[in-house]
Amino acid sequence: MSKDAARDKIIYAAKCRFSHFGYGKTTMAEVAGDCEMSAGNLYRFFPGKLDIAEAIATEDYENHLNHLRKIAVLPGKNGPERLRELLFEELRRTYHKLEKDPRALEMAQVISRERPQFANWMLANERKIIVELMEESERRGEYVPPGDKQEIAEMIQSATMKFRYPQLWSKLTLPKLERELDGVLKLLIEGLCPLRMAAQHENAA
Amino acid sequence: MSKDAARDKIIYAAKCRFSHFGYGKTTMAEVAGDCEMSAGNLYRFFPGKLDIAEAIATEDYENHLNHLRKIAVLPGKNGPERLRELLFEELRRTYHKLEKDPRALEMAQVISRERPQFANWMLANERKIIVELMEESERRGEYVPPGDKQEIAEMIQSATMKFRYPQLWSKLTLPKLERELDGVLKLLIEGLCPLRMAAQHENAA
DNA sequence: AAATTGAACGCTTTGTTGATTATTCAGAGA
DNA sequence: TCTCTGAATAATCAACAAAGCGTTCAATTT
Repeated sequence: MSKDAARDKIIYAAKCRFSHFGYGKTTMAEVAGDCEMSAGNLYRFFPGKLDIAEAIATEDYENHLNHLRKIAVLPGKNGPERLRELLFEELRRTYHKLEKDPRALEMAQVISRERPQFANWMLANERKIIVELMEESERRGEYVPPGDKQEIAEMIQSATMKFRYPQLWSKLTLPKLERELDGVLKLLIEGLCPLRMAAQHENAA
Repeated sequence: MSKDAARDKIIYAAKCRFSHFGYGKTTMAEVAGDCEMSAGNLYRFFPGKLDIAEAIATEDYENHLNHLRKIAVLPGKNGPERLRELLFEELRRTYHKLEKDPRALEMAQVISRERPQFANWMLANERKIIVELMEESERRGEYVPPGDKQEIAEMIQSATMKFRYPQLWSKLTLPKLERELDGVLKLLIEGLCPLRMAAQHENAA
């Protein structure tokens, strides 16, 4: 069996175990048994148990990222609308994922505790999408706030932090969270488009 | 001794103990001993140990609130500037308080875990100040965003959540946090004043 | 030589026990 | 009657032992 095939087999077995019994209640010996190999042999393919979890999370997250990338270039929508869709999709996905599946919550907690880098990596990926979204808006001649886009994206993420892993910080329900995110975005977006406002104001005058 | 005097005495003794040895390492018997009474008697004045901690936190926080109220009407500053001062003061105070004093961190953690209501109460108090700040700005003829001020204040708090108990959510240093808060506020404030921008734009044209 | 195993190691978790502590309350004292 | 005490109670915590698990590596198989 090729190295890649073995890795995939391990990831598949671990994914089954983790989602059935949880990360903590799954042993390396069990995963190895499912792959018809010894526990020790797993370490030829992964540095450790956490790295298997990380590989699973990465795979899952890449799918999500692709989904977000599509939203960021949704036809028939302008920049602010796309940003709104992006952040709402993010909120809904993580909410549902962590809400209905306690195993997913456990894995999220373990990974973000033991591998803080991972959360940074996710943030950086999404920031990149936001930057591209702004660049695309600029290309289409829409108003885009002046200044370093990277930095603006960072601030957007800071301001919407509360909605990224909602259930880690509050016990609010999804509808309440959506209302709040809506309000925050209204402030942010109008802030991001002062000239559009100005133009409307001029037209009215 | 009057009931109130006894309460004050208990609060004082507990404050000394808590800040010297921490909440967990202080026993009710010790606090009672400092007050020259029995442990059981403490329960005539407070429902429990946590309520003593809450009383101390409340007293301390009321001072802080008064300080914030002054900032919210700082002369020679307009609404956005006052809001900025308010939020920066909030960030600096909590950062320093929790940074240099592990006892304060312990008490903050205990109270916010066992008495989640308390954090809500603090948020509501600060929200009230923000609303008053906006009303004052309106009275002075400044631009104030349309809509329910209560709700706007809520959104401002959502967007600046990351800076409220900074060390519970990230390991960022104060300078980095200040830079981020500055960036977020730039977005928010410009969003809160589209007509001011519009006016500038018109003047330039 | 390369791949794989499984026993051995040390760390973390779990279970258990005993002691400490918050809280209660019957009764003593004012 | 009202205040207060201190012993009784129940919950929590700390310390320790045992078990389980992730990880390593010398030995074995391919």
